[in-house]
Amino acid sequence: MEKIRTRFAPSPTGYLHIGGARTALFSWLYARHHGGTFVLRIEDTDQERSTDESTKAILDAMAWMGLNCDEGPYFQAQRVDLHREMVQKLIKEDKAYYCTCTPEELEAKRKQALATGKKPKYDGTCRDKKLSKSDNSVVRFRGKQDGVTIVEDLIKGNIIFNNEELDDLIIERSDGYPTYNFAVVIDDAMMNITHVIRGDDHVNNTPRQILMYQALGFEVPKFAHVPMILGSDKTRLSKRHGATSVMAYKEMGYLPEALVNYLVRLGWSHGDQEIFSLGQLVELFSLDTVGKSPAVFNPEKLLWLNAHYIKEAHSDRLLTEMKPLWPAGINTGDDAFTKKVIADLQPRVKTLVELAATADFYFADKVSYETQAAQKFLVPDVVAHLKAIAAAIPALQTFSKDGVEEFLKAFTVEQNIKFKVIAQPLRVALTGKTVSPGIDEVMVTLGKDRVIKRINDAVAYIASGANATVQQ
RNA sequence: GGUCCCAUCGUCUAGUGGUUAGGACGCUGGCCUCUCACGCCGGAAACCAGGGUUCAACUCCCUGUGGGACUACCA
Repeated sequence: MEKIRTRFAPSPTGYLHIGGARTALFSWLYARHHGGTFVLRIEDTDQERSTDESTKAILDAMAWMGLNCDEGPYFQAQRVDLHREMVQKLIKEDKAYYCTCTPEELEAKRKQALATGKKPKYDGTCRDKKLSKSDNSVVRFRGKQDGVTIVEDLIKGNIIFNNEELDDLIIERSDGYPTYNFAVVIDDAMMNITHVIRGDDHVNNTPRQILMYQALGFEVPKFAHVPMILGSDKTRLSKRHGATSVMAYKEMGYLPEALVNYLVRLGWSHGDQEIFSLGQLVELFSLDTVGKSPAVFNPEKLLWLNAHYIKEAHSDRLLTEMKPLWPAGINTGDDAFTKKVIADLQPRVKTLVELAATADFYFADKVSYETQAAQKFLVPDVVAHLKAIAAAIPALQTFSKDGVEEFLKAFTVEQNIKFKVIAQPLRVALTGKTVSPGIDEVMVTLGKDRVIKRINDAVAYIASGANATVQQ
């Protein structure tokens, strides 16, 4: 069997979006699964809209997701000589012709046709004029007008098109650049792409492309059109539905494996399994199990997967991931301490950004109390307990989770109180909040010195009568 | 308008003629518990409609309906 070659061919007119990312992922997985080659080609023949920043953004996003390519990136605009050569070949063989219809004329005809209920396709005005190249001329492909073209799609099955529905599309613009539908055929053919995996917004282009493969004498590749990703209102996913940029998810504190796992399950499945590592995907992925229907993007499920992968992640890894996310002004320089903070928080956050936002109290020199929390729990009744705890801590042998738990338990027994009595006051003293990781965890992470200081601060705060002032 | 695609819980999906239609997210009741999460146990929630084919249709066929894509000198 010939070696499989797939490609991802984005146009650099913006960031890599969710839909493109999934297409890239499928294409990458297919190549990897079959031990084939994954090619990246930047389709930048639109001189107006293509930018280097976009190219970079796409490359960055693919790298972040772990979708490395074996060849490329190739740049389509650097291949125009080849495209023009092929255009000339077609002209020589009378399979393409020059056309001098102006965009205005065409637009008028289109409107006219639509208004009278006719097909808005090119009417073939210049088809047999045997024109030669002139200033604003374009080149059109001479399509077959009879018979049918069958797209054998690996996902959708056979799709049959009547050739009469297809019009003579422009393959070379007046600026001398090839159009997408032509360049994509030339490049896929010359790069020996065996499987064209792309969004199903391209199905209607496919029969014309097949005609061009045939006109050029190229072998037609296999096609696999993956269904679109829709927004919650079932229209094409766009910014209106929320973030659509892959890198925006990175910035919002998502792990790439969460995005990858989420994206692959949009359209593809493997029985009831939900969690897949990239390695597993490479092993299991198949086009046979890709569904035909479009999928609605569901941010909640992505969030759940992200929480799952954050829980699973090693704290060393998260330490690195968190580096750019900490808010300014807090000192996270002590890696050992920061890692403990991360470990406390990672089972209870859904994004890395949330982790950064909830970690503030660990790093604060002085805890700032939430008003309600302080009013309710930092009250005179608990002063004696807090003092006693602070006083006992220096003598503790094992300041571990178990050790602290044991100590607190013994303390409550000794004082003949329920743990509840001191739990929330202690939590507020230590964190300023009523919600936090377990008290034992917080104490261990903070370490004896910080714990003692914070308890003493709380005692002082209560003594100052600050709460009474607030209440008035 | 034309062409093409699609149709199982709100969402992602399993299902390939005979199932109490399964799982996951979300929602929800409970357990666990120092708070919050996590985790565990339970619940509500779906085969678009109508015709066929068949002993038997979610599953096959047709029509309708609904949704989507394309219809550029964009990709």
